[in-house]
Amino acid sequence: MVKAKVTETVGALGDYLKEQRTQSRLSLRQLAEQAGVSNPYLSQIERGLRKPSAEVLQQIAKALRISAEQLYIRAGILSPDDGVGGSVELAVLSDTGLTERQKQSLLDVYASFLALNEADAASPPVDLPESSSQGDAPTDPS
Amino acid sequence: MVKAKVTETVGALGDYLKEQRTQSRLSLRQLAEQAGVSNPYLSQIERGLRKPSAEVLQQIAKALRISAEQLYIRAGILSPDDGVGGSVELAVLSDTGLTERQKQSLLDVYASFLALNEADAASPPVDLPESSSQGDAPTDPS
DNA sequence: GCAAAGTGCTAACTATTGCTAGCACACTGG
DNA sequence: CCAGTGTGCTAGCAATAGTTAGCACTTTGC
Repeated sequence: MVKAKVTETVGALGDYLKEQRTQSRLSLRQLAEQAGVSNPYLSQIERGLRKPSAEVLQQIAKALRISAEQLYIRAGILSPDDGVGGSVELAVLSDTGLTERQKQSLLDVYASFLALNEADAASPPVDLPESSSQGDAPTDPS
Repeated sequence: MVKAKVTETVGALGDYLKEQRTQSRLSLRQLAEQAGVSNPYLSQIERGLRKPSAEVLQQIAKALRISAEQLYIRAGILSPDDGVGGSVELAVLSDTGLTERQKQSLLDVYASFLALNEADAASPPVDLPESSSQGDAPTDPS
């Protein structure tokens, strides 16, 4: 019995969700409870029969201690590079564990890295061990 | 259920959305087009009459060049600190504009900042973001 | 052996999303 | 003055998200 494959995206999302849930040793009902949805519904989401709303997805992600953004990416709804340009910026700025000054210097380093890579794009890099720029397939190293 | 609170949060989301849209000099129809939804629907979302699905919200966020996570936070649906602990980590790791080595060093700096603040939490805080700024050079990631 | 409680799933229903068609208003230029 | 186009909004409908009730199966323990 192959899955119905309603849409690719939701199927992938369901798979990833189930993977995360079982990895967290949570039963369907437990996660459903934590996420504030009914168990049948969560079941249907995992099997790709339903697409959760924004709020539900957020609740699930929270219960699983993962980022909703990451959930999107892993589910193939959002491609990693196509994501928001300032994703790192936003994450840093909204981090409550950093002082404003620390945020600033962290973003400075980040920006310098990006500028560096931009320059490398013009002239080929000489000592970089990995060429993980745009262009190669997203072989997920996680 | 959680329904009671929803009505407020959706309103906040709509406000924030509209704020971002007007700031981007986009008309309702333009944004709707880019997000792949109908204009009346986007209108209703902005006025808090409808709650967008995960996919729609993602599309809107993408069109506005903002993070969906950030959208949640700013809309008050997700509190900043209550978010995933590794939000910065995830953002950095999924950034395709950085090499693996750069990601690592960036996260090293980040971790050291967090450790530093952790230590400050125990002993009296000497690092006030605004007042005690002159003289010290705490940010030296060379 | 079998109640009790756990697992996930099906079915039927209600509530909500997200659509198309079309209205009212403001601004342009012919 | 009024066709043409822009803005956002309302009405009504089709699709589906999310619900409660309940089934079949497995494990626990009395």
